[in-house]
Amino acid sequence: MEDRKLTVRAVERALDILMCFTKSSELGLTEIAGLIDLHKSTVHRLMTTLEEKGFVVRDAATEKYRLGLKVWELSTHLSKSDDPAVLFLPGMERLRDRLGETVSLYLRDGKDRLRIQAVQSNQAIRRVAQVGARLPLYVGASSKVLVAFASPEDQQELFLDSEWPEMPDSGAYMRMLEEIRERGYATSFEEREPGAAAVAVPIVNRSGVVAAALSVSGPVGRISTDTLHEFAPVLMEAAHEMGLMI
Amino acid sequence: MEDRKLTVRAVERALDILMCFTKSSELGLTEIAGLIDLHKSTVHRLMTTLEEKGFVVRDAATEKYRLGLKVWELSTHLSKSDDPAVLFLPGMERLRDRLGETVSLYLRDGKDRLRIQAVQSNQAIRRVAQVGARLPLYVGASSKVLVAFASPEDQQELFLDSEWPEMPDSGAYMRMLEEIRERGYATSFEEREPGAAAVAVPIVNRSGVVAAALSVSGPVGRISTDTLHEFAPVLMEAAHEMGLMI
DNA sequence: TCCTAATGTTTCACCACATGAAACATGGTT
DNA sequence: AACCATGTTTCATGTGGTGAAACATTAGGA
Repeated sequence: MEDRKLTVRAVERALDILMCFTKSSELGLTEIAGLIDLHKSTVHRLMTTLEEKGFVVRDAATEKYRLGLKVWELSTHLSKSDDPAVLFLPGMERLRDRLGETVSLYLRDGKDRLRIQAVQSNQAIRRVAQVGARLPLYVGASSKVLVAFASPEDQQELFLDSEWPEMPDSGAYMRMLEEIRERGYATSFEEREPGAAAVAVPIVNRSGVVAAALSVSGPVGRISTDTLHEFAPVLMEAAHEMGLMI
Repeated sequence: MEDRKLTVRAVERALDILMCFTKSSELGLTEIAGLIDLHKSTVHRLMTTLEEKGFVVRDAATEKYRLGLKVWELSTHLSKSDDPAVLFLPGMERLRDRLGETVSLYLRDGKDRLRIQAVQSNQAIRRVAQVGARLPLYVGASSKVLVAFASPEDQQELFLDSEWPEMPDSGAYMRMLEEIRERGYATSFEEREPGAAAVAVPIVNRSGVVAAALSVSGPVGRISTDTLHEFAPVLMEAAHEMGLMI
């Protein structure tokens, strides 16, 4: 490797360990060692450190590790002022009340997207969206929006080292992205999740940068492709208003 | 030092850096270096690592660091099932409605206490309690409860390396703790915060361990010492119910 | 305008310290 | 008991983290 390392390996590993707890909330030592491919004893030392600092705790019963109080404490000190998750919540609730379906808000984070906020439909049969979920960028309406409106450099990087299902430079995919940019929204029909359909639009801030993707989704029994296209203008109007806030 | 170190220094430092963001939400490099007493370049390498992993981000405008998305993502994966902060919330709201004052929930964490939940009084003049705040263990009604019901070993450790304001083994303090254990609640009158008064009781789980402290607090204009003692039985009943849940 | 100070960044030689193999301990299962 | 799967500790090795110092960049002050 040519570029000199200006990061600290031990810290990288410790942070990787922490992120393992997004996969499972309770992990054993060897389990972690397997996940990040390190020797038991190395993981053990790192875990002792994390435990001593309160970032993980050992469950009294199972002897396994789980995330600790310090993680929670840190999260309370995240700057809330410009946080889209709280800023857009009222608008998302209005949208839910108007369309009657689950509304989600996504951020692009590296090669994934992150559901940072969701308000659930209150109909009996509904799509339940989990806040904090990390999802792939290659399927789903919101993914297509986030990719379509990403900068060309970001797109290149995404296509490069991501295990994209089909060749993105196959022309057809690029044409689809172009179409999304033109009409301003993307749809998906049983694309990531069987039985679910969605429309998504970008939220553009005043600098013209796409800050997030807003989507409405529900069960295919209630939502046809026609419905998706009917929802689109309503979503775009809401997204426009939200974009003015940041 | 006799006991061999079985922790990783670099990771300890990185975690210390993260915890600095509970003091201020925006920090510069030299600022951090000053806080944890390390060389600039060392902090710089650690920050690069934290940034690359998404645990901190640089504010585009100020060039300073703030907590990143990964912290938030982690926090959404904290196991909510047995979390007192969500478990006790309904009970705390009922208590607030009944007494009309701000209700807080505290956990002991090391040599401090942590406000992990709060429901605000809806009166015009009220005490506003910030969730996530780290407070000292040597003043306030909740502190006295947490100390009084701590195990003797924990108490020893607390008195030892904590900068306690007055000698705790001075007899008077110990007698006060004994009294709190006897009657089951503690009060404070403009003790930590001028103009504020509070009552606190322990929440005891079915194993007989004190899991948390529950307090009701408000402005001295509305709350006399008599009021505190009137509140106490109501609080104790609520705390008893909560204790049965865990 | 130049000078100074303060901040962030990179380089580098040293040797502390993180590392992983292996031995050890523990508890559960057959 | 013998086994296996966990977690824990020890220890020699040399990698990789460290901090001093040099460098870069910007802001302000005279």
